[in-house]
Amino acid sequence: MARAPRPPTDAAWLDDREQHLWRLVIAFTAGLLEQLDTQLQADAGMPHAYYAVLAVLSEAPERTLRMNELARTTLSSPSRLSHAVRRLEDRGWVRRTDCPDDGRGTLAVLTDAGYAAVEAAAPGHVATVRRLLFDRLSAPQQRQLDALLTALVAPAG
Amino acid sequence: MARAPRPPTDAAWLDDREQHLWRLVIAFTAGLLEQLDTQLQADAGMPHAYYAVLAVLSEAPERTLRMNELARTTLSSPSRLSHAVRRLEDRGWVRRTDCPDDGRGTLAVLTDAGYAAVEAAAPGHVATVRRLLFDRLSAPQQRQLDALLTALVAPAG
DNA sequence: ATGGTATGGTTGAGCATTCAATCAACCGGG
DNA sequence: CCCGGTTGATTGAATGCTCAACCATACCAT
Repeated sequence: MARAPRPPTDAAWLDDREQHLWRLVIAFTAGLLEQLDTQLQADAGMPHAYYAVLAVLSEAPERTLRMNELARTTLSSPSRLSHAVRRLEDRGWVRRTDCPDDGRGTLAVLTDAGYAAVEAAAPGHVATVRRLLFDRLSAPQQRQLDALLTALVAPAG
Repeated sequence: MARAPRPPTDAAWLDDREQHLWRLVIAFTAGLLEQLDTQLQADAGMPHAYYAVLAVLSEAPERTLRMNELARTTLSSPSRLSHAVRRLEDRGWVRRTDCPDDGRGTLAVLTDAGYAAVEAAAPGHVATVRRLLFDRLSAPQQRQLDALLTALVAPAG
């Protein structure tokens, strides 16, 4: 092993290799979300968060989900989702209904127009996802990335 | 090789393994940026984008950089940076000066108060970065991730 | 020098998100 | 039964971001 000119890990700061990796991570994360938003905004007139709502609803039974569940699935805060659904309702893409099982609950239902909207937006979105992610990684690399991200998104431990 | 029940890659959609990886990517990217913002907002009263501006300035010669360069380094649009610097100026953390070399240019200078602010915010931020990234990956994993992200952030090709 | 174009930067409007406050309905134990 | 706490969802205010329009200066060719 190498001699140790400084403590094994100086927890207070990042060394050069860490610094480099961290900048990569930020560049990737910020760049990805930005390009996703830009493409969807340009081609479908909605941000990625809205697309996610429509996409999840389109695959749900009856194209219906409780706000609750919809927020969890789209990784959204309740407030954010509530605002989003209100605007999607304004566009006629989603409809709200009272939940029959639970008086507190609200169901979000994807309308036919909403389904058409997500269907129209999907190909361009998928093409972007391929361009930004899958076209750049071989199959083994994709497996590596899957393993790494699985470790990274695991709940705090 | 396996028999091929469908075309090698159906470019129009994502298969199950791709779908799974894609969801991981979104969960990681969105989650990371959100937790970064949350921690900095709670502990230092600023979003991550503002911290980045202060941090970059703090390492620049004379703690000074042209808006131009500062935008590139912080991966920000000119407009975003301009708004950000205006607000940082309001807090007394940054000062604007005309660029002597180029009549169009503007220099952003980190004030002493700004330096103190970033110095105070840094430890908590670094701790978060460790908690979210470095503490979760072994050294070989970190090298793997570095290689993968390098491929992913490369300019379109 | 002069007109045209490119570059650097700012601005205001509009939109999305967060945060805290709020309200209604459910659920458990007394 | 009902009371306290919890859960589901919404709202308005404040903040940060994007987009397009804009102005000023610099560069370049004629």
